[in-house]
Amino acid sequence: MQEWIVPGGYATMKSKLIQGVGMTARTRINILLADGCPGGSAAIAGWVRTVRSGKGITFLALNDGSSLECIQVVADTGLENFTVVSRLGTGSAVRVTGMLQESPASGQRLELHATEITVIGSADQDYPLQKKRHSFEFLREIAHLRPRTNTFGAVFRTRSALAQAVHRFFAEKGFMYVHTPIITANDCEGAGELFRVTTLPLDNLPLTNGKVDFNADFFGQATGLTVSGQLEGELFALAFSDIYTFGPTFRAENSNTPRHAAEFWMIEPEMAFADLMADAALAEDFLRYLCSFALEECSNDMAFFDAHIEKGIIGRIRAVADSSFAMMDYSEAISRLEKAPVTFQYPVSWGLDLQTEHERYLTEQVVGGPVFIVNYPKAIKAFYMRQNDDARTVAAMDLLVPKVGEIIGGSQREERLDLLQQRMLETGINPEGLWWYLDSRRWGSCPHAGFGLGFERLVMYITGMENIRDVLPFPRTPRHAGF
RNA sequence: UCCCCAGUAGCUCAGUCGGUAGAGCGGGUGGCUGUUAACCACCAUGUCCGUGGUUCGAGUCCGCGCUGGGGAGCCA
Repeated sequence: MQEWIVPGGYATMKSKLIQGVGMTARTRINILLADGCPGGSAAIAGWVRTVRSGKGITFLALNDGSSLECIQVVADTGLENFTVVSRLGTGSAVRVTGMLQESPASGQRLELHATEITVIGSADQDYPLQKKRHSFEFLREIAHLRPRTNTFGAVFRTRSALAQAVHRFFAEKGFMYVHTPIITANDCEGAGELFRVTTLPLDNLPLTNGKVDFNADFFGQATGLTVSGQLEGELFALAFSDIYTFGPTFRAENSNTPRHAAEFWMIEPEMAFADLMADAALAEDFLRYLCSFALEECSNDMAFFDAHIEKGIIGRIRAVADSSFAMMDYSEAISRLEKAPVTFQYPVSWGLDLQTEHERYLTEQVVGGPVFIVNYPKAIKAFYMRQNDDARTVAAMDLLVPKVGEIIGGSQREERLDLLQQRMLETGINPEGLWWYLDSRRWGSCPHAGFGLGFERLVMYITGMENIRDVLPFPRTPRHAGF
């Protein structure tokens, strides 16, 4: 008999069969299923997914979140508390010690014959998760319990793995991680409505000449939650060369769509001494890295997505990981769309922004893979994007991918002070509040570029989930801040 | 915010022409020596989203409201 109890913490999980001490000593089920051998003893703890009882024998499917797979626990009348165990409800938390054996039945390689089962937390018949398919809409109403389901287990394991892959990618490339502020006084970053942050009494606001006196507020000025870390990120790029941000972002827009949330996570790299082409190259490396990472590190969960969420997603992600991305000028994209043998719902003409239907046509029909669209008309892009020599376009890029359209948007930034000031005036941005941003163009300015990627949209793209509310642990959307 | 669709048992849904409420799953009880979303038998499910109206009679038709979903806009 093999004894697997060895000391070790969470960090060494992959290399130790059992972690923790005393009551916490147990093997994670994914490790046990992958590395366990018949004949060894093992201790596990987890939540019961199903109970199947026969006369004198009961099977428990136990899951601890470490993988999609459950381990089959076999309980028989040799157990002191067999009657209790055979009547366990779905959702109960139990700790099991026993002996690993080869399973005589098909469906699993190993099973754990219990010598002791401790009921740690019982679950009665009111437990909302049943042994059946539930709609995602229903599961959103029980967001506190849905991580215990197959789909959400797979989604949030993949989300965690991807978040770590983001950091790993940038660390490998020598990018510095910057924590840009969550609370900001920039009310004109140009990217949507911001949530107000205040300690003023809302039922008795201090007024001066009929207007709210923000001098009396906590920060002595009007503040809100960040809608982007880009502007501060640029300042750090102009000191550390290559940086990225990865943090929460807030938009108070009343958007009710499967792709928008009021609180989401955004990744924004910024590179000094870099132009638009370097920016696109980084974006390509980045997306391909993340796709490969998901396929390799989350293969079980990806297989689940392919089987149950979106057929063929593994092939699609593999194709992106292996492809070389195309690049097309905005002007060429427009002429391709104008010549397209299909009718679009929205008009196509130089100067108009591309709609999702246009983006998908370009990436799916014209290119047949990921494509950067570059050099957009300046009138439809943000003030900080660098003006091209033609005086009518800016060095902006959108990365379009099949099925979703735009997934990454970025640009080379306007590093020339006079042109930046001119664009601020043209677009109605008040330079006063951004004096520090302008200062960065005054001393040691240099060409620099960056992009933004909404993390949830990445997770949606890679998992095939179609609603952003189902890739956020506890989504915040209009009228929803529960849990 | 605009447009469209939906709301019936714990869940997923059916409910015909307006005539007084159903199925599957889940749950309970019992049975079954090895099950795989176990199986077999029996049992119990209900503010038909709310509100007002039409009608002899409304789950069903009409108005208003609430909630959810999808599409659009905004965008990541």
